[in-house]
Amino acid sequence: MAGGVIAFALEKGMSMSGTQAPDKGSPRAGWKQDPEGVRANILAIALEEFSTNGLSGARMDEIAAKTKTSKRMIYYYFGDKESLYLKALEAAYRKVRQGEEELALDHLPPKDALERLVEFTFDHHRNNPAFIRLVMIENIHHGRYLEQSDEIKSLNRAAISKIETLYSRGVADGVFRMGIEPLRIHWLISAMSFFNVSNAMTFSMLFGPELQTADGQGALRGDVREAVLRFVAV
Amino acid sequence: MAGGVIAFALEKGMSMSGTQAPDKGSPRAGWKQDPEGVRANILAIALEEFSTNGLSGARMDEIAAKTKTSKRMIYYYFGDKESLYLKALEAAYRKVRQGEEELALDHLPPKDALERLVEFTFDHHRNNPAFIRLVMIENIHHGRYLEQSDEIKSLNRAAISKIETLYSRGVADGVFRMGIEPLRIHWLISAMSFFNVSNAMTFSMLFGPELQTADGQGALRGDVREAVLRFVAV
DNA sequence: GCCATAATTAACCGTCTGGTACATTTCGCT
DNA sequence: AGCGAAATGTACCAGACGGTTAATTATGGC
Repeated sequence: MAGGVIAFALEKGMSMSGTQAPDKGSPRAGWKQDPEGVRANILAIALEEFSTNGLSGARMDEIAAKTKTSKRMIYYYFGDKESLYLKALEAAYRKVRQGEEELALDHLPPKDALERLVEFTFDHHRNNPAFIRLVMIENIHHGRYLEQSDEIKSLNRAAISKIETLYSRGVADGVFRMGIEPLRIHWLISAMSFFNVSNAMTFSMLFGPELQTADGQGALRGDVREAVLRFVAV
Repeated sequence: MAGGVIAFALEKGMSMSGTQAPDKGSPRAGWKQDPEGVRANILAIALEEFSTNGLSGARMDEIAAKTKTSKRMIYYYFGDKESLYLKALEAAYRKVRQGEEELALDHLPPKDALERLVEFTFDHHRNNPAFIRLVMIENIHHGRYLEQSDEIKSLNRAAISKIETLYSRGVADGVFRMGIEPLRIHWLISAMSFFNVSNAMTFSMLFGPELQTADGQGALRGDVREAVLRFVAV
């Protein structure tokens, strides 16, 4: 990628290719052509399509149709379908991890911090179903594409070290029991938060939709917090 | 999930279509033609292929090639691709749920029973990755096919009632706290056991393979048991 | 032995789909 | 203005893929 200062507007709002645009944030403002905007637009649509239909299920023609540009441009910028998928996956990870960085835990007491981390993660996953689905898809492909992205791997170690400091503080304070690897705490939080979104459809299909209601989600959110806090308690 | 010589026995007893087979369980033993065997063979291969490649990723020609029979036969018995997928999904569920019924919990004290249920579920999921993958795929398709199967839905309510009696006993004995819906306990156990298999690839890709080693899995198994027991403890 | 039906074979087909060839326009620069 | 490079539009293609046509063989009951 190495695109430099690209404003990565994955969402709808992005630089327009109108006659002129006096905005400052957009690079090359005023241009009739807007390559970076086109790239971003393609990525956003691709993310949506791959997330909905899977890698082999997504159709390049369909992606192209939903884009502001043409199929030709997709190949021009991304080469082929798999590369596009990989770029979309990377973009999704970047966007999500970026959201996670806003979370400040160091000023809170360990238990409160952990509580907040759990609830944040739960909500965060819930609010990013497209990302969750992409990860599911990636798992079905045995992580073959994630493997190719050096960029993504580095992003994730940070999440662990965040827990590491938090947990150490808790142990020092005597409120957390010793001997748990931070990675396993992360695993625990992830497992429940992820499953809640990833398996929502089959679960509610098999056992009824009650856990997907506002009340149900509230209860699960509380359960996850409770389970994690009790897990680390002395 | 050894992919070698197929002995899957998905349906009623199947038999080889060799020159002759003097087995007793097999219907129409000694026949040159063996329709049920062919059906079962197709289903077994289809399950494997769909589980590996997804619904749109799986190729009918590939399935046919791996079968003892021809593509024509697949359409003869199953109609089209989606129907075959549905039947494979049903067969997978049937096989898995069947294994679950062997678990006897009523004679154990509540805590031991729950412990055993958790460990059983954890192991069971771990030992049925193809099934897990099919469920993932089904979730990506929004449960569209699971929805069509009345058969599967009925199978699953049993799992809940098993927990229900177990939990009630625990509450009566004063070892479990009150006010938890059995469904949420099932959710908790499922979430962790499922995630452990479903997200194994991406997780170990991002955070290292240590949780997938024998030791790592042992630790996680203990964690899940611990988390559930602590969750329901008074 | 004969027949209706189930099971099976092999070649074939129309369309969908990822990917391209080639001509054309737009842009930054001088 | 004019030039080389980047960006784009149009039309197209070769192969893959789900599904089928039509003819053939096996099977069990009578």
